[in-house]
Amino acid sequence: MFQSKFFAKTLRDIPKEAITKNHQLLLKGCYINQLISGVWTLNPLGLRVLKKIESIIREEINNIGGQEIFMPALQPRELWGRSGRWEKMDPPLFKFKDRHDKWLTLGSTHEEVVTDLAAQYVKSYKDLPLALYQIQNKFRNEMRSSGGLLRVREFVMKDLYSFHINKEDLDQYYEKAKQAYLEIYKRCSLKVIPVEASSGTIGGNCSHEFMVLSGSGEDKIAVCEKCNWGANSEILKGKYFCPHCGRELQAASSIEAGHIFKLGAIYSEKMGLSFMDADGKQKPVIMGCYGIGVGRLMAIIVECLSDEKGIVWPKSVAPFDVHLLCLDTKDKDINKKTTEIYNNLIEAGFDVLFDDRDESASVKLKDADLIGIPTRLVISQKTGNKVEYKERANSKIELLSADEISQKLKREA
RNA sequence: CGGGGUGUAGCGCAGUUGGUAGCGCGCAUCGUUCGGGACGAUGAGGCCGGCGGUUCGAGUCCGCCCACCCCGACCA
Repeated sequence: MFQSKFFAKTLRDIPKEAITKNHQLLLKGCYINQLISGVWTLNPLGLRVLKKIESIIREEINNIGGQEIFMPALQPRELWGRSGRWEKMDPPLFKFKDRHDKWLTLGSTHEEVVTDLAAQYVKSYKDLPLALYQIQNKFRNEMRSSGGLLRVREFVMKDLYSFHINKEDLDQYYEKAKQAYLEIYKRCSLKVIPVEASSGTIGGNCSHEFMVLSGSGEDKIAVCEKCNWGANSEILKGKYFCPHCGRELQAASSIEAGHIFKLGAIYSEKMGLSFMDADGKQKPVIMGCYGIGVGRLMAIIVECLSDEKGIVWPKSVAPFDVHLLCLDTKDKDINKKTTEIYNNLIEAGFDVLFDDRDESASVKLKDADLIGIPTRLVISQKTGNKVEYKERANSKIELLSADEISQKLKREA
């Protein structure tokens, strides 16, 4: 991608009301643009990162047998009436009428739709277990949106729903899902602490949140520094010592990066999802649900992995693999040489952002720091026949030949 | 929804006791520059968030509304 043509204009100044890092840097780097409070456009840079995160999630959920579907955001009142949540979840449900005077809602979660869907196909124990998921937009009429992309009213969420013949099978799958979640965070270079949590309006009797320690966090959790056990402060009720090793728990502010629930039979009973077991008896399907906010995950990565100059993306989610800077655009030889290297890299399958803009060297370097692409190649009159290689995460600079560069990039990838 | 704050050029901000609108950046053209957000010259760009009031006169004073941000309850 030629940066001179790329839809990304970085900002010199950002509004003083942007407090959190993700808000400041994503705005300054032109990753996102606000439409109204808590509702954002993802510009090309932002969308590229989101898609990278999505594909990591998709791989891990596919690995535990998840089958991807895509459910509607637009949903009828009748469905929510059956689960008893039409009133209970007001807010956060957005509600409105269609032209025939029928009440509709924009889905804030999909237990109702997916349970109703499963009920149409799942009839026998032979149909179970089953795991369905989607990556889709959720709408929540929050009291207040805040922290840039941390809490918004419309967002992309991966929601997985699992269906089982009994509690034991759910328990087993729940553990697998938990491990898949940990793998997702690991691949995003995030350190999370799974904590026991309250199930809130989703329901069920057991849930875990995946918390990332951060000053921008809204949640207070209590963690054991020794064995990494943690709990959300809302369920602690006076327990201040680790149940495993007895150490005193430390309070920490954190951001919720995911939440998984054992739902049991609460939805299947209300929505009529049952199956014929091997013993000839009709039984309710046992369910679990598992959610990750994809945009929030992007915001959390920025919160955790950035420095005073800008964002430092992990390679796994970066918008481009390589940022190629030509510092002497007007020098025809240099320009030609850079373009050749660009073409070779594209040929080799790398995603490259080529800064061919007619800007000063300083502007290009500052922008590169801000945007935060992991690998930077610089070519200028100063580098002569060589190419400067630098990783965003550290300050080490190497001068390499064009051949050495392509070898090195292939090794790193 | 309660409390606090902010709305003036694309972005960031000034604007005095009410007197007809400014700075920086960005944008356009030209020239000189080019390794850490270069410089000069010229130029374009405003219903001063909206409605109503006070006044000869309102960006400025008063009232109502709207939008956005921050703190609280809620959440991925």
